[in-house]
Amino acid sequence: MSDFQKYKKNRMQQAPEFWAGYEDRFETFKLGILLKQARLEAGLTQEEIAKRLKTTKSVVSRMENHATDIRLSTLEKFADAVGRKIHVALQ
Amino acid sequence: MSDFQKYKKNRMQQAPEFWAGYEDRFETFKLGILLKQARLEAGLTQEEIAKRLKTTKSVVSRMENHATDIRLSTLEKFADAVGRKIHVALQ
DNA sequence: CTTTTTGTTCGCATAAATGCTAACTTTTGT
DNA sequence: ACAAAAGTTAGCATTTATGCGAACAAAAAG
Repeated sequence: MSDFQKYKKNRMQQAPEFWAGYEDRFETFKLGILLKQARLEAGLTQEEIAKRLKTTKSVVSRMENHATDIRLSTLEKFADAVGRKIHVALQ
Repeated sequence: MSDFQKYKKNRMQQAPEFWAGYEDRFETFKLGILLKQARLEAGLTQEEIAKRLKTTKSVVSRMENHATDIRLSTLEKFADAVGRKIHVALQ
């Protein structure tokens, strides 16, 4: 089972109503999960990311969970913090 | 000569000081050019894009030229308007 | 079980993208 | 040369992401 499937299963159990508008928000959630994955793969805590971004852990948590939208610049900063580059394409 | 090189040459002639902080803003400019290319490839005017986005042509022009930053949701809408999908990856 | 670390959520302030109108410039077509 | 279409820019209002601190919850370590 993929990380995303695990995540979704977990979320659905805790808050089914949360997934009512699921389709609308799918892309952003997928992104949050992507960010979390990248962070874990880099072996970093939210607080360590926060320090590199010169902000606080609450900000990082929100990016990974609640963010409904995000700026490209924010994405770039996060990518830097985990030692990666973002790639945006229209395909 | 690529479209981007043409663009840069043109810009430099008109406003050299504009390119002082060039590196900082490179990514966003590249994106603006990407958007414009996508629009032209779709054979649409800014006004046609604007109509599909339920906004005005000035907004579209700004996205292609002056935007210093942009939200993912805005990018998604633009992609929809030109019949494409955006793809974001951390690599 | 207790402590510490890590992660989540809320409320508010601030900064910045977005939406719009109007005037202007550039390009295209005749 | 003129007119029409397309694109640019500036100013302002509005919306929304972002920044931060504090209280709380969950997980890990001892």
